Amino acid sequence: MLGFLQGKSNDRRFCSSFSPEKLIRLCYSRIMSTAVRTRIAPSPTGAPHVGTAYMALFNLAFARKHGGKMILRIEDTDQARSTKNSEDAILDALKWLGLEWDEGPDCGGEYGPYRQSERLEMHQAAVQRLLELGHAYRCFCTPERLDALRKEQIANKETPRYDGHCLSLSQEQIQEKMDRGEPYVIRMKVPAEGECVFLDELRGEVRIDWKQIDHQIIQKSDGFPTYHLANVVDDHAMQISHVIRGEEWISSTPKHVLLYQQLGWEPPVFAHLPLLRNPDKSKLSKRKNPTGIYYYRDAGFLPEAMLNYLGMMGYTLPDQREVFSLTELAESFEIKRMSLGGPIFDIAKLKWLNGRYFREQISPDEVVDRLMNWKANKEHFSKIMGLALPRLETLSDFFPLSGHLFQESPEYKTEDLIGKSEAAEVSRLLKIAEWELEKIKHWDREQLASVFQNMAEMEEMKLKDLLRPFFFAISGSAVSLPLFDGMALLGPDLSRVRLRIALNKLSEAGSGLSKKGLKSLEKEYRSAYGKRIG
RNA sequence: GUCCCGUUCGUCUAGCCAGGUCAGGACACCGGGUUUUCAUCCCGGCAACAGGGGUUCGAAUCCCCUACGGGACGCCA
Repeated sequence: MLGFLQGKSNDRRFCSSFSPEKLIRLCYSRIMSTAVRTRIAPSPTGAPHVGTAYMALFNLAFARKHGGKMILRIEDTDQARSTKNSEDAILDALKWLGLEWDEGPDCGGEYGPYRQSERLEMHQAAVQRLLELGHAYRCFCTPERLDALRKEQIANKETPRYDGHCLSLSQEQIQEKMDRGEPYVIRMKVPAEGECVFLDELRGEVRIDWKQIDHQIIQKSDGFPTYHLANVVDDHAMQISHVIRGEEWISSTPKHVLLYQQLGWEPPVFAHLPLLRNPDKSKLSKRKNPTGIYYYRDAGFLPEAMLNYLGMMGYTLPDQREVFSLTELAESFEIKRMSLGGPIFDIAKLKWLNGRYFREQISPDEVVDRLMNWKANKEHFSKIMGLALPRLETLSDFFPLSGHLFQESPEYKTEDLIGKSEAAEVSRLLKIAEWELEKIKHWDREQLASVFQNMAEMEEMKLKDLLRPFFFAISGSAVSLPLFDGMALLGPDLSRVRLRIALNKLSEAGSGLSKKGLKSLEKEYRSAYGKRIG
C-alpha cells in the first residue's frame, strides 16, 4: 500500500542536483505526457463557498476537455474545525450546481480513501521518510515561544519565520524530550540560500527566495499532517497531473515543490487561478458579500445560471458567447484563456443572466416546476401555515403575511428600522446579534431563541424591545410571523444577509459603526459575550 | 513590514503570445421606440488601454521603472 513512497528509479534525479532549468523541463514534459487528473480539495470547516464551486468548475472543465478525471478530496486534517455536517453540505451544494466528480468520498474510486483523515498512515510514513532522509526535524518549541518570536520579528520588520531553534538539538536531547513526553511538531528543512523557481501554467516562471519560506510545520502535535504535506502526498498518490487552485497558494508553492523534490516525486503542473473579489476588490468574503452557495439557491437563483456566471469570471469562450452550459465550456476550454485580474463578483450581472435563463433557456412549464421545487410546495407551505394560521381570516391573508419568506430581501424604510430608539444603538444590537449568530451550530428555532433571550438579558432589555428592529430587518415590517421561526425557515444565509443589509442601511444614513466604534464594540463584546467565532 | 501575483470602460471582458483596424462585446447607467402599466424586446448614447521611460517607421500588444490593487507570511486550508 505504501509502495508509492519508494519513488520510481527514474525519479532519482530529483534527489540529487535539481536545477531550476531541469525542473522547468520536467514540468513541460509533464504537460504533454500524463493522463489528466485534476482535483478539488475543499476543507469541511464551514458553509459551502462559491469560491470552491469556482475552482471546481475550472478543474472539471479542464479535466473534461482533456479526457481526464476530476477528483474530490476532503481536506479534513484540521480535526478541531472539520465537521461531517460541513462535508455533506459541500458535496450537496456542488451537486446542486451540477458539478460532478469522477472519484470522491461519496462515489469511491481507485485511489481512495478520499478523506485525508483516512490517509493518516500514508502521511505519517512520508513524514517518517523525510525525517530519515534528514529533510525534516522535530521541533519542541512552545506556542508561546513561537508567538514571542513572531512578534519580535514583526517589530524588527522581518518576515516572520521559524528561527531554527530546534535544529541544533542533539539526538540525545531529542530522545530525552520525547521520553519525557514533551509535545512536538515536525518541520521541513528549507534551503537557507538561493531561490525556488517553478512554472505556473498561466504566469510562466515564478521565483521566490528560499529565505522567504518558513520551516513549515508538516505534522502537528496531534500527529495529523498539515495541508502542505498532506496535499503533496495525496496528489502524488492520486496521480494528480494538474493542480489548479487559487492564487492564494502561490506563495506556499515552493514548500510543495520542495516536498516533491525531497520525496523524489515528480511535481504536478501548477496553475493558479485568480480569486473572486468583493466589490471593494478584496478577496470574496462573507462579511461583504453572500458567499454561501446555499444563499443563491435559497434566494431563487438557477444552478445552471450560477455556474454559467462563474464560468464568465476570468474566462470567455472563444466566440464570446455569454450563455453557455458546463458541457459547452468544457468542450472549448483553454486554460490559457483565463485572465488573471481578480474578477469582482457582481450580483447584478448574475441576476441579469439568471433572468435570461428564465426567458430563453427553459420553458414556462419548467419554470413552474422549478418554482415548486424551490419554495412553492406543500412541505414549505405547511411549515409556514403553522405560524400563519392563527393570523388568517381569509386565504388571501397568507401571502402578504409570509411574503418575506419568499423574497431575497424585504424592503422597508431606515427610519422604521430605527423607530424610537437610537440609530447607533440599533447598529450595535444588529452587530452583536451577527456575532452571536455565528455561534449557532444548528440553525433552528430553539437556538435562535436562546441567542436573543441571552442578548436581552445581557443588554437588560425586554425581549420585545430588543426584537423590534430585527422584525424589520428580517420581515420588513414590525408586524409579522414569529421571528425565530421565520429566521429558521429562511436559513442562516438569507437571514444573515438581511441583518447585514439593515446594518448597511444604517451606515448609509450616517448612523453605522465607524471603524473605531466597531473595534471598541468588539472589545466590549468579547468581555461580555466571549470570543467571536468565524 | 517583507516577498509574490496582478492592472483595458463603474463592473465582466475581447484584442496581447505571433506590434499596424475610429480599442470590440456584455452588465449597469442615460435617452428613444414597441407594449393598456411594468418588465421583456429593439435602437442610440456615455465610458477604458494606471503613469513614465525605452525598443520600433509604428506599442494596449515587447522590455524596464514607478504607482496602485490583491494575496501570502498560523500546530487553518
